[in-house]
Amino acid sequence: MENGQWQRAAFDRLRLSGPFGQIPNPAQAEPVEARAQLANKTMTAKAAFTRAEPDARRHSLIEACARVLARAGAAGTSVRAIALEAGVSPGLVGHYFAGIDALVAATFAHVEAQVSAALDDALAQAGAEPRARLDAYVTASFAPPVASGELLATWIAFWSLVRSHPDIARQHDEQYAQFRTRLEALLGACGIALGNLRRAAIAVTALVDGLWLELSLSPGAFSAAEASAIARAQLDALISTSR
Amino acid sequence: MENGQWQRAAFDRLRLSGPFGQIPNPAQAEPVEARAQLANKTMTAKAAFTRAEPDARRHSLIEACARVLARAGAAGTSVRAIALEAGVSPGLVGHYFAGIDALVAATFAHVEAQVSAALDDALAQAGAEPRARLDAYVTASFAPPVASGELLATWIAFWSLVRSHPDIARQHDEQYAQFRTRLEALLGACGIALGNLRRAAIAVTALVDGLWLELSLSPGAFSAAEASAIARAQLDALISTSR
DNA sequence: ACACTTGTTATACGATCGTCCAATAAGCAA
DNA sequence: TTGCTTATTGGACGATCGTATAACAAGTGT
Repeated sequence: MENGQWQRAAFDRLRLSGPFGQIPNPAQAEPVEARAQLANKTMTAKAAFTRAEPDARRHSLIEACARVLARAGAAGTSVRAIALEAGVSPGLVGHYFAGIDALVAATFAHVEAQVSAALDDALAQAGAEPRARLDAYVTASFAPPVASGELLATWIAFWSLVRSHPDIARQHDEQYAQFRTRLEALLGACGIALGNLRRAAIAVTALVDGLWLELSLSPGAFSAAEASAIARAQLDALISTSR
Repeated sequence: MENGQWQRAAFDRLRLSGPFGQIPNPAQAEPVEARAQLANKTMTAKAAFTRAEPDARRHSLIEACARVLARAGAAGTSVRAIALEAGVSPGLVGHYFAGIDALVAATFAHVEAQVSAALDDALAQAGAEPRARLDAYVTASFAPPVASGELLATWIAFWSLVRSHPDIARQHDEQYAQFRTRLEALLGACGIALGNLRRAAIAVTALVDGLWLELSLSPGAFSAAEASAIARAQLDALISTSR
């Protein structure tokens, strides 16, 4: 879908935290070269043959995939674009991943882990009071780097694979369940009865997802502050009702 | 993305209501021929030259696009696949739409209108009591034909275009605003104060969207009945709180 | 019967797609 | 050093992509 024009948007990057020991990433070290190579081959730049720790290389491919998804969307994310972004030969992608779908799935897992970590960070800064922790957790979902149009592209690309790939569907179910379980713990600490925990967690997850989705999709509809106010109001109602 | 294997899934169809005066649709009249042509050209079937009312043809292309999206997902939705589904030559798509993105946008508008109609139907059957109408409206979002994995593909394909196409972003904003406005009317009838109307509508929309999304994405996580129970509980809280 | 408009077909075109594979370079063991 | 393993390159391959366009068929008005 959408061939040729590319449209290239802004050259913004999805720059979350950087775990793993930064291996030399040509696309970062010499972005000009990479861009010139993409625009047109006036400058024939050869990718340097640099051997990397398999884990690190794998990781750098995943990060490159995330950046391409953020910049060009699912339609513009190809093996070649990812390899170029990683400063690596196209063939290498096939060496580390069974196919591009597998790479997208791994990228989703990675981005999801980073989001998870961001939420945990917010939790750690929230202190010990249960309700404050709950608020911090949901509020963090509406602020960068969690809520952003760039991240949305990764989610959409992943969602589009769920229906046709049973193993990816399983991965989605697991990560959804994990998020909900964490939320159940936070809700339980706020005094919600065990019998109501499941429903409450589903409700909060759905509300947060819905707000996050709309916030990422059209940032003008309402603000992040409004979103977290709405979420807090729902939490108030939930806690006072299903205690 | 995902070339070659096709994976073809089940040959299920997204069959909502059928407005417009059903024009002869070869893909429906002779699905065998269409399928044989797709699988392999052992049977060289020529598309019949049948002139159609422009509006009807346009509409049949939109419906074909919706079916392909539902069956093959965004990745498998191409000009050729749509034309084959509509029983029409590939070139005809370009004659009615500026490009495939425009066709997807039109398809989304059409599907969204059908969903809207389904919700209005539920509203009409709900009688006059404001709260019953509100319940009917949100509950209908969790039952077929609104909540289904097939419809989800159309949404995902549309969402993936929002970021890069400003006019499509505008279309999304308009349809979101329209949904929210309708919800505000229903909420207002239930006695929610004018000052709280906006936030309440955003909250309900987000909750419904989140539940709908998860329900379509992994039907095993919770049931439609559970979803509407959750939504009703939130409505209870909302009405008693922000009256 | 004729010209004219226009919906429709069929194909060509260049680009890009994902995957595969032989050749090459780097590191490591001996 | 020599040999072996393996990460990496770069291009080939066939398929499919979206779009453009010339030829054709069906109406329509005259």
